[in-house]
Amino acid sequence: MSEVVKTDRRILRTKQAITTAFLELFAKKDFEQITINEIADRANVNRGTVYLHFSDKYELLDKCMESHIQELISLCQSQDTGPIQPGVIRDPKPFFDYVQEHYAFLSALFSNQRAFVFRDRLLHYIASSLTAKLERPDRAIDKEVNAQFMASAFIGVVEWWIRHQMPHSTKYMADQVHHLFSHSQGSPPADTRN
Amino acid sequence: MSEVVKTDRRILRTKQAITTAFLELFAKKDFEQITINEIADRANVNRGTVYLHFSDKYELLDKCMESHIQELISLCQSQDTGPIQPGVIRDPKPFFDYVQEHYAFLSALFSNQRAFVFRDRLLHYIASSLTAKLERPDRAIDKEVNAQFMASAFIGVVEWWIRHQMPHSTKYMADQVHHLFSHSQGSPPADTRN
DNA sequence: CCGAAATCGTCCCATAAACAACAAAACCCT
DNA sequence: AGGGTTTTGTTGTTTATGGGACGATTTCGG
Repeated sequence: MSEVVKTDRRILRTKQAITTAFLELFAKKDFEQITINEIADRANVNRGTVYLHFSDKYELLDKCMESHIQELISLCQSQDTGPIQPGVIRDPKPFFDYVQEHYAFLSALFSNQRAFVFRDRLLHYIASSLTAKLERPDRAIDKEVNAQFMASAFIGVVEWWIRHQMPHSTKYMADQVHHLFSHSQGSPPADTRN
Repeated sequence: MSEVVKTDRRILRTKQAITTAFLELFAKKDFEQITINEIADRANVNRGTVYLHFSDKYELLDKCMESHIQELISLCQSQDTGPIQPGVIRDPKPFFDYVQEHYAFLSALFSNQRAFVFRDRLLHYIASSLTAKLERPDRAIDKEVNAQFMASAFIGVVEWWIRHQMPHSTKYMADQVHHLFSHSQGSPPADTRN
């Protein structure tokens, strides 16, 4: 049916080179200080070529965030089989592992104004995914509110972990999240209804 | 004077991609099993493009060895200042560090027939460099033989270290070499003259 | 041993990217 | 402020590479 036109390999390589170069720079210096010249130079790419794929460095950053978000989302989805246990994310360890692996970029991201985009997009996905899956026998508690509550909690923990330079192992964090989730699952904060 | 025509960036990137892809494959599977298809695929490069730069995988391997040899040689030369102490290589640690850094390739190389080229080229450089520098008050001992002796010893130790999966730290190895050299410096094997 | 599949080496043509030059902004430094 | 430098977008031309196809080996399974 829909013809899958596979993109030119040069495009893939070039995009990859530019992205990698940008990520390396982003991890080490302030975003605003980064110039297109620098990126092109490091990527071994002509400056014009950068403009061929990205309108400016802001879009470049957006694309990077987007790809990380997609990666994290598919990481969550890969576990979406069988009955849900203590949240959408049955085992949060792969999630933490991924964050740890891309720590350089993510920590830099969270010291940037634009991090909120990243945070919000991820939060939104997890929340809506939770809303669909959650089963609330308790009629007094709004399903969506609960989802938002849990999603925010999870993202909050991840963000804290990043901002504090990963003070614990991914295993430890995963266990913590697991415990926290299974405890709060049936008992959200008492005063939520006010 | 001589115009330095800097090569097209695409060439640099492509060569780099091909080389890296090859190195990764070489580190993980038998050289003879590696196909041009595989290399091109992994490098995200058209198969024809590989032939544009390398006549075959043998030349590709040669070029890789060559670059490592050049790197190691320049590593030695960077220390070539002042009077020689216990050999050409005053501090062998950088040498071991480099080997450790490229262990994946080098260990694969030494389980390959073609490793002898690498070994010989490096040995030859060190030996001839030693010959030029060595000062032998003892007329009974041939300068060149001595150089060969020391160079072989050094390369032999390095090779052993690689083949035994780097059982000691680079620091430890460097110290060992240092001690061995300063001891053997004036006293080569007793029966060399026969 | 044979036939299918994979790899090889080489070609042509289309095109992504390099290069160079440009004016306009943005950034400095004093 | 203001002159010199760097960065920015954008443009034309040239070139290296991609895609695809070719017959000739080579590899491999039955």
